[in-house]
Amino acid sequence: MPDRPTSRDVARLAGVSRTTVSLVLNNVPDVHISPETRQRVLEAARQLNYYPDASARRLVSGKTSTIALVWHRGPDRTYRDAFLPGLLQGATHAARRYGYYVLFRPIESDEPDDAWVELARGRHTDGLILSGPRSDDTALLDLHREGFPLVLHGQLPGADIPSVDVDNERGAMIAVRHLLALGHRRIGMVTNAPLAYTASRQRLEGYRRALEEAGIPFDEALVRYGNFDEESGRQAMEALLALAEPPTAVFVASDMVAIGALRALREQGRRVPEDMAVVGFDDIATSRYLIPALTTVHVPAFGLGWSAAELLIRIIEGDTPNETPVRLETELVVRESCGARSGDAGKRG
Amino acid sequence: MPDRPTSRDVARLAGVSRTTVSLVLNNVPDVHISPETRQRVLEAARQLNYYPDASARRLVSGKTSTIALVWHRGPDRTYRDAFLPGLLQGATHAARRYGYYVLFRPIESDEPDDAWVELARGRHTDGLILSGPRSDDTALLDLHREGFPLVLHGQLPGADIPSVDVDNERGAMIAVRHLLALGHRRIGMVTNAPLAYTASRQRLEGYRRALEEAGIPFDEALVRYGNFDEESGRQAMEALLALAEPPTAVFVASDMVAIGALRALREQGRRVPEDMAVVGFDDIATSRYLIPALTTVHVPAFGLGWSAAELLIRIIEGDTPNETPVRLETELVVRESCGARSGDAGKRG
DNA sequence: CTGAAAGCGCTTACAG
DNA sequence: CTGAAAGCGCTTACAG
Repeated sequence: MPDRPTSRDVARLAGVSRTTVSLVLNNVPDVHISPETRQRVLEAARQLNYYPDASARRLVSGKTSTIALVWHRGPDRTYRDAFLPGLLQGATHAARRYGYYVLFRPIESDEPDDAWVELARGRHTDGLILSGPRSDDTALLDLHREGFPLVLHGQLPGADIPSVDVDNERGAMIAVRHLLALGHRRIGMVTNAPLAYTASRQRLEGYRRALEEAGIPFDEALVRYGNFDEESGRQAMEALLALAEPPTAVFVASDMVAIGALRALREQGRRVPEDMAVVGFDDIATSRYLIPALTTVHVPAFGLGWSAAELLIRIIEGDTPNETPVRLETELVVRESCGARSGDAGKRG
Repeated sequence: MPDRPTSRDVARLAGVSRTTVSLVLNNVPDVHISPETRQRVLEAARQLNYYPDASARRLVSGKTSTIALVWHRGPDRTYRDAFLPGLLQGATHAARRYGYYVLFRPIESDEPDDAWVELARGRHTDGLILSGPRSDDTALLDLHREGFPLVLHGQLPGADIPSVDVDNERGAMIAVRHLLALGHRRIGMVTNAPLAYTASRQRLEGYRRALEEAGIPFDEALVRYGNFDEESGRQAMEALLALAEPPTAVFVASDMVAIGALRALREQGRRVPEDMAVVGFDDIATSRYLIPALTTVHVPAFGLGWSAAELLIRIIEGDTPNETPVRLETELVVRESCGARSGDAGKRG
């Protein structure tokens, strides 16, 4: 790179001081500078192709104008990757509106869970979004206690850290109500993950409440536990099918797991939705292309990213919002796997 | 945030100068500092929970230790999003190895194509990866001429800017050779995009060359043009099926487009692979779950991100690599849509 | 082996 | 309305 022009060069060319250059270029309000001078500065900057040095600006302002998105990899790796484009683009979209940059920081499996704290402590960023918080992350709690701006994507029970997530319980209720409305009475469930995961517990609770609303007793025997992946869904569905009295419909709280469930059904020659109705959760990109196309609960990844970034930036800028935690609504996407489309729901049970 | 400790605080606590603190913490070689002093500094830093301020460091070093990934959105939006997680994680993986951070910068549709130049000119980053370069981007050429470190993901014919991409032509050859090996002689093609796109031209060329190798004349009538999306693939396949003498196999140079092609086949009651063999390109996440599962050419997104970041960092650090352009190999993923699995390829034609 | 001083390129009170 | 000076928090020649 040839020598970069500095504000001194611009000042010299425009015949003013560096102060004036800064005032003009930053459009500082309440300071009157003659239109001619202003024009001369602008012209000089343009002519020299001058852009203020970000590092100097950061140092003097004490702001990085950057937020970080910290991305944990875990057993739910593939599952979460499906949401990365949406989440990230939502976050960058909001960030841009407010003049912030976005640093992407995945925590890889060979790193300690709190490898990201250096970003905060070293002032690489003004705040951060932590996607997939670990409950044993004490560095996280320390930082929050010290007032470092933080927003979680997901939930950390017990900590009062601002967070953004989907309303899992309501999402599950919507899914199960849909099956109920289609006439099903014997509805099974496969969770998205072990119950150690908050989202998993919430989705199960939604299932339970929807049944309760309909006056159907909760039956433990109809619940199986998924573990993020296809194979766990396959096994869960096989177990359900092996029941003396299998359900006529199943709510699978994860599309990825539902893919496995659909496979188990296919392998056993059961037709979907005729022999078994299935509703998923997440609305990953693949779901619309499955055969039958999967009816599922849409999770607004872009909106989550957007909300997280916006909330974070408001915290950074001193606004202390109290509508936390933010819970975005889900939406049922009716496709073919539930039978609502064909008008031919399995009405047994 | 409470007052952050500075190097002065550490120096004071350890009873040394700030120089010594810097020397110790940065592990500057060839400077002998007594083990006791070193220990005292380290202890003081630990005790104060001191992390050097990144902004100050950037300013004094003239380095940001950051690379940016610029992500263009275009008509190929959905298509490209499928590769974002892999590309980004590959890039961050390589960046971390070399001590760099990654800034993610999507260019949204309401922004000028060169909205990213400010990142470079304002010294927000030491270099950048441009994914989806536009050939009319003169700012790009200017920056490259000035010596700003740049790596393209994709290709820009005519410009000698370092780039990383997949070997599209070979990938297409692999796909078509596979169909030839299965006994097909009348093989159609649907491109991934209009021929204005370099990758599209290259994949078509690979198709043509594979046929040539086999002594089969190229027949323009068997080629249709896709446009990134499902619908374009559906129409292309319908056109192919409407031919007086339709092909027995089709190479669709994009999985997304192939999804549409499969749908057209299904709608017309044709069985895949029995009535028509199909091979795709890209290996997007969805392809393995299609019915039949799509045989396709795998594009190593993670490897592309990794290579791009590594090449960029080597350029930043003064290494002028000459193995550019980098072309990664693809790999055929044989699944069900081509008939190789069932041993029952359509052998007519 | 260690310290005082200069300087990275800005912005921002503070004088004029 | 404009300019000289201080300072952000580091690192790095340069003396001692």
